[in-house]
Amino acid sequence: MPKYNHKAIERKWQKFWEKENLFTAANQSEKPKYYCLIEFPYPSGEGLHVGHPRSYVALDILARKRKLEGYNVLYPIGFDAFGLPSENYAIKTGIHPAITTKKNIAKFTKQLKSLGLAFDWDRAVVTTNPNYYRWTQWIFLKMFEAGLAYKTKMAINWCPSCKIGLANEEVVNGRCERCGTEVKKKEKEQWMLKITKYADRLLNDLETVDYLERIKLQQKNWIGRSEGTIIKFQITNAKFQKNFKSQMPNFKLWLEVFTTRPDTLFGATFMVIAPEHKIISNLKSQISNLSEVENYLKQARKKSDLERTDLTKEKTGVEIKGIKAINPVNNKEIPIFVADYILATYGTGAIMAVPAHDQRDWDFAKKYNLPIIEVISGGDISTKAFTEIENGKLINSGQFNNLSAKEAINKITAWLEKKDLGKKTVNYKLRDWVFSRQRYWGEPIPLIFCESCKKLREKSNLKSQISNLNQGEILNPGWTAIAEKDLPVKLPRVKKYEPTDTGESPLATMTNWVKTKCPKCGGKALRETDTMPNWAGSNWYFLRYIDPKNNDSLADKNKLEYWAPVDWYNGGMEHTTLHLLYSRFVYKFLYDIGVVPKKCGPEPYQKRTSHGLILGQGGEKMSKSKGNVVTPDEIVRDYGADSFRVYEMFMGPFDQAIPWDTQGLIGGRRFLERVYTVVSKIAQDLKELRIKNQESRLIHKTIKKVSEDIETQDYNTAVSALMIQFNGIDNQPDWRPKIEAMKGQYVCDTSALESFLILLSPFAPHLAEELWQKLGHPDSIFNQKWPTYDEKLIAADEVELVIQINGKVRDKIMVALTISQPAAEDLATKSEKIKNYLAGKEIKKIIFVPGRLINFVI
RNA sequence: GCUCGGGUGGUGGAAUAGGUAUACACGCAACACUUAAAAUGUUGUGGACUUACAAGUCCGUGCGGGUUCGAGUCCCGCCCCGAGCACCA
Repeated sequence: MPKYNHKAIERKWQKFWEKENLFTAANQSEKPKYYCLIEFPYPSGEGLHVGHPRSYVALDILARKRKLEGYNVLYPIGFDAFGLPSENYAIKTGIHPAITTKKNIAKFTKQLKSLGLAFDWDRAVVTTNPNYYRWTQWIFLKMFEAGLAYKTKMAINWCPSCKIGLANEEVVNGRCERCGTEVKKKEKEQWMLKITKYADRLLNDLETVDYLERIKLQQKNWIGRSEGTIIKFQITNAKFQKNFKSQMPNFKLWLEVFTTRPDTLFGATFMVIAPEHKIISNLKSQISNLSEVENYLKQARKKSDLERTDLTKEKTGVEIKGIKAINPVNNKEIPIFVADYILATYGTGAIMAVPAHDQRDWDFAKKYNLPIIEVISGGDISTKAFTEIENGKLINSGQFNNLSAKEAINKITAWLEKKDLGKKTVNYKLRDWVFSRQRYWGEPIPLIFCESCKKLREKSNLKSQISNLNQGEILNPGWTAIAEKDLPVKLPRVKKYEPTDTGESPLATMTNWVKTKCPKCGGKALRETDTMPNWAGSNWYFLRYIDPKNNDSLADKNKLEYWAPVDWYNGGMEHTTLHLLYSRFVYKFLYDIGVVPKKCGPEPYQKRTSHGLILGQGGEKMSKSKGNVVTPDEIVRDYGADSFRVYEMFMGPFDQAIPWDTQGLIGGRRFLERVYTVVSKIAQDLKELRIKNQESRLIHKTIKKVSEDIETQDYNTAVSALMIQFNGIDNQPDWRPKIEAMKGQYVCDTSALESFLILLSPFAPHLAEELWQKLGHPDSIFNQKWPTYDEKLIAADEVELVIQINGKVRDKIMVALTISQPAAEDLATKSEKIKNYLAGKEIKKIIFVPGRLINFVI
C-alpha cells in the first residue's frame, strides 16, 4: 500500500483543476450565482505568512461547498499594491516600487497557488495597474463633479529632520520612527471627501445587511450619531462694544456649542474651546493674555488626539482673558478657556462646561477653582459629577425647576429655539475623509489648478459663469477635472522618492509633468501632485472582479446586475471600521449615480464576517523584527497544503486571535494519513468486499454538523466532527479494524464513505479528489452533490438520563428518549445509589427535563 | 482613555432557550510491534483525598459577591489579555 505522498497528489490535482478550468466563474449560467470575497492582500516583500490564508481557506471551503450545492460561484483574488512599504523600500534602495511590486506579486501568486485555493485567477486585478487605477481616478472625478471633494487645511505629522510627512503609524511616542526627531504638526491643504453626507444612510442601511453583530456595532460607534442641541453663547468684549456698538447696535458675536444635555444649561459656569478654534485668531486683539494662550497652543500642537482625550491624564487649559461668554438662560457672564481635551473635529469644537454633571468638566473646575452649580438633584457633587439622566429633577434652574431631566431637554431646547438661541441638531463623530497623501506610490489625483480661472471667479461670481461649472469646480475655485478620455493620469517616473522639502509629493519636482494646459481656458495650469491613499484602490475592487478587462467602463451593467452585491465578505477584524465604511460609502455613491444598477441594492456586501489574527508561537503578533514569522512554504513542503488547511481551520475559533503551533498541525496530518491509508485499502479491496448501504445515524449527524458549521464559521468543530465520523464511535461505522479482521466478508457502507469524502473535500480538496478517483469515479469530486441528511435518523431512541440530587449528578440510566416523568421517577428511585441518597429524606420537589435529567430536591 | 472582543486541563480548544464541564486534537505515560530507534497501533491522562480492588468523597471554567433545584453560561463589582482609534494595510 503506497504511503500518503502529499507532494505528488497536490501537484496532480492543482494541474487538473487548472486544465479543466474547474473554478472559473461563468458570466452566464442557469445556476444561481454566489459571490465569495476575501480581502485581497498587500504584496509585501516578506511574502505570505501563515496568517493570510486563514481567511482564504475559510471562504475557499465556502466556495467549494456552494459549488457542490449547485451554485455558479465567483471567488476572485487580486493585489492591493500601492502603499508605504514599497515606497519606503524605494527610498532606501532606489529600486522603483513597480519593480518590487511585480516581484512580490509573483511570489504571492506562487504561494497562494500552492495552497490549492479555488480562485478564479483569470480575474485577478492589481490596483497599481493603469488599467485598474484609471477607474479609481474616474470614481474620484465623479465625486469631485458631484461636489463631494473639497480642499481644506489639515494638520499632518511632519518630521523636521527627514522633511517628510508621516503616517500615524510612523509616529512612535511623538517621535519619528526612523530618526527619533520630535514630530511636529504642519498645516497642509488636503483633498477631503464628504463621507459625512452619507452618515445617516451608512448608519440606517446597516439594518438591511447580515454583518456580525459586533461589526455593526463598530460601524455604529464609529459613525457616532447623537441627538442634541446647538446653543449660542454671546461673546462680550469691552473694546469690541465701544468701537462698534454705536454703529451696529444689534451686532453680536456668537460662540456655538453642541450639547446632548441642554437640561444642564443653568449649570454652565464656563466655556471650553479647542486650541484650533478660529475664534482665537479672529479675536486676537481682544485677548489680554495672548502670549500665554499662544504658548499653550504650541504645547497642544505636539499632542495626538489620543493623548489629548485620555481621561486619566490631568487636564490642562488656559483662560482666554479679555473676552467672556453670556449664558443665554440667565445672562450670567462666564469665562472662556482653551483646553486640549476639546477636539476641533467633534461638534463645534467648543463646549459649555457643566462641572456638576460632567466628569471631565468637574475635574477641570476643581483644578482651576471654578464654580460648580448643581442643577439636577440626586447626586453628591462634592465628590464627583452626577451624570445620570434617568432620575433627578431640575433645581437652580429658574422657570424649569422640578422638571425631570428628560422633560427639560425638550423644554429648554424649545425655549432656546423660540428665542433663536439654539437649535435641535444631530451630530456625528464621523469626520470627512482626508484623501490626499504627499507620497509617490499612489494614484495621482486627476485634477488641474488654474490660477487665472481662480482669479476670474474671485472677480465675478456671476451666475452665467458658474452655470458652466460642475459642483466640484464651484466648490473649489480654480480647480478642474481632467477629461475622462485623458484617464488614466499615469504615475510618472521620478528620480527620487522622498517628498520635497516643502512637504509636497515627489511628483512636485517633475516640473514638465506638473505644468500643463487648463482644460477650461487653455492657459497655463498645474497638475495636482498629491496622490490618493491606499484605501482608494481597495474601495471598489470587488466591482472590478466582475468585469476585470473592461476598457469602456468600470464594469459592464449586465454583469454587475448578475454578480453584485457580494454575498459573503470575510476579512480581518482590523478592517471592520475604516475599510468597510469607506467602501460602503463609495459603493453607495456609485449606486446613486447609476454606475451600479438599482437592482443590486444600496449595500455592497450582504454578509460580512471577520477572522482573528494568527499570532506567533509565543502568542505575540507575528513580525519580522520579532523573528517569529512562520510562512506556509515550509509547512506545505513538509506536511502538504491539505494538512495546512485542516490545521488552520481546526486550531481554534475562527473569529479569535490564536497562536500558531506547528506541533498542533501534526494532528491534522495524522488524520489525513489515516483517511488516505484506510480509504486506499477499501478502494483496493472493493471488488472482494461485500458492499452494503447501511442506514447509519452517525453519518447523518456528521452531514448536519459539518453543513451547519461551515455556515456559522465553526470550522474547528466541523473538522472535529469529521474526525469523529472517521474514528467511528458509538458503534457506528468504523472503517478501520474491520478491514483487517473481516477481509472477504467486509461490509462497507460506501454511501457513507462517499458522503464523508465530499464533506471532507472543501477542507482537504487534493486528498479528497485522489481518494474519490481511487474509489473508481471518473469525474471530479467537486462536480458531485453536497450530501443531505435525514433529521429522523439523527435522533437516538435511547438516551442516558442523568439523575441528580440537589443539582449534583449521582447516577445515570439508559431510558427511552420519550420517557414520561412518572416513568422516569419510578426508574430513578429504583437505582441503588439513589435509594441511599433518598433514604430517610423528604423529597421537596422534582424537576424533570425530558430526555435529559431528573433532579430530586431533598 | 474610549469602543469592541476574550479569560475553561500541561497546551490549542469543546459545551450558551441555564441542565452530565473538559468533545476533538497536541503533549505526556504505559503497553504492542522492532535487535534498537523512529513511525504506527492500543490503553490511560483536571486536582486533592479515602481505599481492599471494583469503587467513593470533596474541590474545580480569571477574582469577589448574588439569583436558581441547578451557573462556564444570567446579574452586580473587580483583575488581566487582545483588536481598533481616522495617513499601516
